[in-house]
Amino acid sequence: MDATLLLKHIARHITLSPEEQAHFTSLLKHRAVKKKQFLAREGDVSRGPTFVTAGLLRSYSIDNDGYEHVIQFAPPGWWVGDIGSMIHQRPSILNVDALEDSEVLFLSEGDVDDLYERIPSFERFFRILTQNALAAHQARLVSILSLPAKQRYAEFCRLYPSLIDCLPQKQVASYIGVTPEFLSKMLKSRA
Amino acid sequence: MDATLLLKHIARHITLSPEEQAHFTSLLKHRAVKKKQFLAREGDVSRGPTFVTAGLLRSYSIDNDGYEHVIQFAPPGWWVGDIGSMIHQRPSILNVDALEDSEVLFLSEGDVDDLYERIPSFERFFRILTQNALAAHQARLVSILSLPAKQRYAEFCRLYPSLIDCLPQKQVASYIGVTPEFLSKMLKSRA
DNA sequence: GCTCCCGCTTAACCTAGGTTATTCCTTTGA
DNA sequence: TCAAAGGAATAACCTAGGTTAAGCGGGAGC
Repeated sequence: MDATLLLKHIARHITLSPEEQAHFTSLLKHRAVKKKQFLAREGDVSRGPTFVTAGLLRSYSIDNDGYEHVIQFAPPGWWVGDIGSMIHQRPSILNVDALEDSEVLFLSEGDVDDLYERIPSFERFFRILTQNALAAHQARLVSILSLPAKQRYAEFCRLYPSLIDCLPQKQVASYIGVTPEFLSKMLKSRA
Repeated sequence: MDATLLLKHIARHITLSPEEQAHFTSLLKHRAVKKKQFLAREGDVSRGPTFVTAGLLRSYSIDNDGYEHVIQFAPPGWWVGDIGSMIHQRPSILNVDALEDSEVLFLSEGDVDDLYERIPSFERFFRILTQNALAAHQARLVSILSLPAKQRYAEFCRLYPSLIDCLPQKQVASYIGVTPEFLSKMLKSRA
């Protein structure tokens, strides 16, 4: 279990003593998720915060007609999950599965509370993390409400240049909120 | 300047000593915003966190064709603003104005940093606050991507029963992502 | 009591994007 | 090595929701 990437990520915002780092690392759990396997299913109550160390995952909802809607892609260095489910301990409305063989590190919900008690600077770390995520979600809301599909696609390319060419087109379509057929048509028509 | 509502709000998550409470209160700034006046404009860099104590505000974006898209309504007890602008100190993509004569309390960005230093439990408070906001934003994303207009309207009514009958219909239409004309048609057609 | 503005409705028409279905590839895997 | 599955493209047709424009009614200012 390699926590290097996660520790580096944390060190960008807070400083931990060697003992704190050791304590934190001791709480981490590891899980490998093969391509197409689920990390979490709609209806489950989410575990604690989950950090991707390898591979590529996505979270998505399923509508009444059975269509999938990608909420988030999670390459290494990102966190995934249903935040509502995590913080309120209620059934998740999202599925999380792996688009590639992946590995994640996570904390159990109880261990997170313990962590906040013993190392209060994690309050700060998760505050900053959540604020960044909130800013991103707000920007995405603005984009979905205010921009036509073509510009949402352009924005996706601008924000996630490294994802655009390792993702199947239909996943990108789902993320920007159109059908794969329409995205195909759209890309073709663009002179 | 009455900080009672805000202090009550804070007390739900963290406990402050009388001195801490006094220090916090001393940092607060007050502002009255008359109906139709702006609290913040697209392009401004946002001040710190802003708490509504009276009235009703909204934040919204304006698209390329000049149409407004409501991102959030903010009755008393809620926070408003462009989080991206606030945390990265970059120009806001949102406008905030008052739908009714309103009053807000806010912190300057520098004072927030000072607050985190002197009263670390505010890290916890804003962490929880932001997590709740993030969960709400995530749920709204799911709803916009997965549900047709009729169900988004129903969900709005379920989540904000107290807002539904003090808001002009066109504001609700904007929030759920349809035109006022279409919402009118939709409500009429519903047997 | 009269404006004038604003929000709501209606209705005719329009279009971005969805649906269904078929074909063609590429990948995977027994 | 062949079959099966899944991604992509294309095309004909469809619909949720948008656009434009006109009329109506109520409330805030005078």
